[in-house]
Parts: sequence; C-alpha cells; structure tokens
Amino acid sequence: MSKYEIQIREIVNMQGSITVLELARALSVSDQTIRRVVRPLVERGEIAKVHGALVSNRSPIDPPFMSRMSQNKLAKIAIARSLLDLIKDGDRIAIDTGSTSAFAAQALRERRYLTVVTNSAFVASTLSMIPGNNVSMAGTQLRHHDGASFDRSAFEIIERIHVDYALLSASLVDERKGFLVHEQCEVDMATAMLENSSKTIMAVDHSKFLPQNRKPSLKQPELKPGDYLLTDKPILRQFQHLTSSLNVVVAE
Amino acid sequence: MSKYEIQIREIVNMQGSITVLELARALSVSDQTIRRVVRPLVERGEIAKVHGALVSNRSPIDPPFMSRMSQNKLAKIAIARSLLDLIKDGDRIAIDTGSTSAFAAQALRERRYLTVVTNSAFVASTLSMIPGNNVSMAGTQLRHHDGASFDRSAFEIIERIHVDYALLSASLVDERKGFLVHEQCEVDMATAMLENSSKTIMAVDHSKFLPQNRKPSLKQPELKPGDYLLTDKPILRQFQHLTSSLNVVVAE
DNA sequence: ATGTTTTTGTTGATTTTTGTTGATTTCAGG
DNA sequence: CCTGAAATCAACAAAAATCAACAAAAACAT
Repeated sequence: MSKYEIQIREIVNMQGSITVLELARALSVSDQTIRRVVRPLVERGEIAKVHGALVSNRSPIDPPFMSRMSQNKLAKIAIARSLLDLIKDGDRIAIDTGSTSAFAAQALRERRYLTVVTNSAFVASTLSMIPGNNVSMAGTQLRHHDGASFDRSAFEIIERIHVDYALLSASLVDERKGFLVHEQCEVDMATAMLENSSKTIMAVDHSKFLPQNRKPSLKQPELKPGDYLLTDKPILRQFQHLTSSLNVVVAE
Repeated sequence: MSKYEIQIREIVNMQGSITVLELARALSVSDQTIRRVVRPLVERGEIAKVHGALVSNRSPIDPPFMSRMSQNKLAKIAIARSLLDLIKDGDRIAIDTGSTSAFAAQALRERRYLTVVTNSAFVASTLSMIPGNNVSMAGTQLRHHDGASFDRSAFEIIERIHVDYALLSASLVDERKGFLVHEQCEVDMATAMLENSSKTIMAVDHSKFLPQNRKPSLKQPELKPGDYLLTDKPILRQFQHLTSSLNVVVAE
C-alpha cells in the first residue's frame, strides 16, 4: 500500500476517469509510479483500468450523509447505474431530492457537459464540481432534514429552465393511488419539474412497492406515456396497470 | 503513551494520510520520534502505516473532496479549529467559498442552531445536514470551479440576512495592498458579506503571506477595527501594520 | 544537587520506492 | 492487415524512507 493510494482513489472516484499522465502530473510523480501504485488497486478491484486511463468502477459511492439513512443501498446503486444508459453527455436534467437522487448524482459524475437544475444542495454540490457541467441550485432556505429547498425562488428557477429529463422519486407506490410522497411541497416540486421537462424518469426501488407502516398519501403528478420507470425488480402483477404506458427499465 | 499521540491520531484521521516527515515538521520533532510514537498506535491498529506515510483506517470517505484536494491542509485544519472558539451555538454566520471555508464548514458541524448563509453549495450542503441549523444557499448558477455562485440573486440573499460574523478568506496577502483575491466577483461578495455582519473574520493561512508566482491584484474590502484575523503562524514584522487594529488569533 | 529513567536527535547501514531508458504492446485509422 | 502514435512494461540506478544503536537532553524521584 502506497502513500498515494488514498489520493488516487479520491481523484479517480471524483473525476470518474483520468489518464495516467494527468494523474502523474497532479501528484507530481512519474507515470511509471502511478502505474505501479495503481496495479494493486486494480487487482483488488477498487478502481478499473483501461488502456490509457483509470476509471472509477464504483461510480455511485455512498453519498456521505445519507448512507446510514438509506435502505436498499444496493438497489439504489443499481438504479443509478442504469440511469447512465438514459442520460448522455450534454443532456439537461432536473433532479429532485431524496436518497435515490443522491445516488443518481454520484453516478452522473461520469457524464460531462450536463445542464443540471435541482433543489437539493447535495446534488448541486456534487455535480457542480465536474468540469463542463452547468449546475443551477434552485431555492434558498434549506431544510435540515435533507438539505433541500422548497421556497418560492426554488419553483421560479425550476420553471425558468426547460430540461430533457426530470428525475423524480417516490416514497411509496400504492396499488390504487400510484406514486406517493409525504409532503405537499414535494408534490409541487415534482409537478414543476415534470412540466418543464420533455421526459420524466421515475426512480423507485422495489421496496417501495411493498406495504409500509406509515403511509404517505400525497399523490405525485401523473406520468406521461413514454416516460421512464427505473426500478430494480420486475413489476408485480398488481402494479402493472400503473406502468403499462411507461418504459420500464429493470436494473440488475 | 506519548504526549503527541492524540495530536497525531487527530491529524491523521482528519487528513486521511500524511507523510512521516510532514508530521515531524508539523509537530517540530524529528522523523525518528514520529516513527517511535507511531509504532504502538500501529500495533494497536488505531492508524495504519505504509512506506512513506501514515494513513487513517477510518471510513475513507469521511471528509469530502474539497478538503483533500487543497494545499496546507494542516494549517487550514488548525484555523478551522480555532474558529470554534469564536463561533458558539446559535450564532449567525455568513461564509464565503474556498478551501479554508470548506474546512471551516467541516469544523462547524460541531455547533448547533447556527444560522448560515453562504454562496458555496458545498458549505451549504455540509451544514444543512446538521439538525437545528438554518442554512440559506445564496445564488443559483454554480461555477464548476468550486460550486459557488456569484449571480445577482446571491447578492440579494446575502444582503437580506444580517449575521453576527462574516467568514472571509484571501488568496494572497500583500505587504502594501493587503488582502487580495483573483476575481472581482469575490471582492463584491466579500464586501456584501462584510457590510451585513457585525464582525468580520478573515481566515488566511501563513502560506498566503509569502510571495507567490501568479499574483492576484484585487483588494478585499477594508476590515473594521476589532475584526478577527485567524492564521496559523505569528504575523511577520512587515505585515503587522495590516493587522494592528485587528484581533489576531494564531492557531497552534 | 545527584543519579536514574525516559524521551529525543543523530548517524550510518539497509530496505523500499521512484525516475529513466529503451523495448514491447495496444489502439485507431487507412 | 499494416503503420504510426501513444501507452505499457522491464530493468537498473538514484533517491528517499526505514531501522538500529548510541549519545545528548529532559523529566523525575530521591
């Protein structure tokens, strides 16, 4: 184990990918040293290597704060990965708050030249570090629960920027009522994002399809035919009427 | 058990990794002493050691990217610590962008019931997670360089919220011209924060007092008598006229 | 004060890491 | 399939880090 190891992991995971030479210059050592130090990292599978560059394999590292709060981490990571099949370099995307979105933001660090608008300070901070991205933070006052904003200025900004995709989530899926969340402000934000995007991506892991104790009862806005549903297990029979008009993507 | 033990553990864990020689210089002892003191720590598994450096074995993703990437981490960590002597639970504080502020935000996670206003998405995200805090993110469009905003709405929000302290930084200290930064927008933001705070805290590590290659030339606004200067080494003679009316706090 | 114990700094031998050079392999485009 | 440019690998010399042993300094008790 070398003294550069931590730094290398850090930089590779932050940037998504970097050439050996760039890394050598960043750490002021020779390329040969980088190769040597990197070899055991690759063997242990901590980062991946291709001819010409090092790439991060755990694109979705645990978002620092939510890692504990978040259940079903693996499911959310899988969903975040499959999001990368939809979102390409240069796309414009609105992202809501929540742990699924936090993982999505981590994954999207692989993409370049994104236009991002979000009401989550964490998502904004994560994606604003990527060179080439254009990130707008919607809102001012942040709620301490998740660092997201729902004040009037947040809506004004969401409504000002039209995007290709809106990435939304839900707290629960009800057989009859559809996609539900806990608070009205979240519905309002989802509505605003949906109305200002060409396509909507609803990301919901399978656990949300199961019965829960404390049921949220506020209904997310209706998805349009052709919108996407990202989840991690096949849709059960009794929910299929909700998803029949959607492009359902099941992440493995 | 040596007297350096606690310090060493703290520094290693805060930094992630540090070379033996850097640590020796930081504590003003010989490298051999560090090796000796560190041996039992390593044997007890409290920190890990590699050829050339000590590395923390704590969860590697603890303190985030910005902190790791910066120069003079030790100095900035020390300054951030000493900030805790000034800022108490319940205080209201405006924080600018920059790596010193990133460390300050990390340190301020110890405090509760803070009112924070900042134009840095990173600072906002970090402090909004703390229960009891009231955090406002000033600005919308984030520059990718550091995830900070300098648009008109940023200034409107800074000017709307009056705080006890403004935490500012500088890129360089010039003997004649005083505290300097690279860009006009940073001066404007500093001015706005200063005007809307009771006291100003300028945090500048000692390396900023040394001659640099690329000299920024924009002058930060004048500090008021009684404002604070946080740094990590005693002020050199030739700079003392800049700090004579200030409360100078030298972090150890 | 004095002697003892502990800690610290210094020196030189030993081990590990790093940079350089040149040969070999991989990749993209005809 | 071939070719040129870039990336990689292997090997050796140089540089840096480590260790062990001893001497100096500091802390301590008597």
